[in-house]
Amino acid sequence: MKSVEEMPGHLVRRFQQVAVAIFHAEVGQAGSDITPVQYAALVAISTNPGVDQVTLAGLIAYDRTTITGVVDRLVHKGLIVRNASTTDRRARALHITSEGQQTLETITPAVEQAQEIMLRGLSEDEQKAFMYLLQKAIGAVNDLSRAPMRTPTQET
Amino acid sequence: MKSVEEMPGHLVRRFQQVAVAIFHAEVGQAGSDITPVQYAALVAISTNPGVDQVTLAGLIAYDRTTITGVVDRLVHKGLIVRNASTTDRRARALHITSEGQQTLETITPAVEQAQEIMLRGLSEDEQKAFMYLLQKAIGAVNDLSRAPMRTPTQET
DNA sequence: TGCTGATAATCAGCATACTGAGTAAATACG
DNA sequence: CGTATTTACTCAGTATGCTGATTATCAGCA
Repeated sequence: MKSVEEMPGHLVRRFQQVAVAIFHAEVGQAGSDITPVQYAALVAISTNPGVDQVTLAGLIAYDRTTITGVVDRLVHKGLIVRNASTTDRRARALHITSEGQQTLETITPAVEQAQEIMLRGLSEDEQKAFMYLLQKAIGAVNDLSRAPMRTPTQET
Repeated sequence: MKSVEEMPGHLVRRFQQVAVAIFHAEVGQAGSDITPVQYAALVAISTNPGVDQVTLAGLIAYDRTTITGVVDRLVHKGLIVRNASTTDRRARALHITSEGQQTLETITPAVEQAQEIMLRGLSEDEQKAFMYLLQKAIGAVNDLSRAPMRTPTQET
């Protein structure tokens, strides 16, 4: 039997664990308690004003049931607003608030700093190779989870 | 601002998400509802009979508070037993049961199959490179999380 | 138009992960 | 020996992520 240290699944879990810890440390130092998940959602809402929750979920590959809680917390923090859609009464249109935009600008340098720390063990070339391989590997299995990534251009 | 798709943190979260889904699909097909976390713990207990929970946590880089629940569920499923340590009354000695060993043997092929599926987008050489870079990157940041990996040989 | 199936959001329930606090027991040290 | 510190475990609380069910609404079609 192979050791778990040789299994990609275990290593990825481990790396993700460290990545989240680094994110919290850096963003916390910048004075915010935003989580990695909340940050990705905030960026996506900022870039796609008025997006509904299902589309938002597809943009950042979250499960639809997870989005509900994430959006709740962002609304509670005053960083976004959730209104009924004018065209579809089932859907909610999400918009970032000025406070949300402010938060985004404040913490983005810390977030990018965190990304560098995560990869500090790799050289420039190795970092590029790692990112390439990671994207390639994910691309080949994207449809195997309940929450696949869906870009707007990718009209089914 | 960089897109989240260019951030290693986001990509790793995404890959981990898919990896867990693949694990559940393969192991489920083999007739078990063991989770990735429970599998790693079961392997570690099988390899280190009588291990206590803190040491177990270090072996697979879990947080000490997470281990409590994982061990609870493995005990409840009858795959391991948790006894008071004979040498330290604070500690619990963990042992795998014959049923646990049986489960391990049954699902290990499915687990290894899952690892192959995760990397199906990469060539042989790319898979090797990816694993190397992943291990190297993790090694450089291991101590930045609350639950660092601690091998028995690594006497602080 | 009216019914059927699909869709958006939510909720209940379970399993990680973490922070921080508390209890019991072991160890260190004067 | 006795106290101070450390250690092993557990618990409360919060935030992902998932499965599966439910509700409200929309869209397609006879």
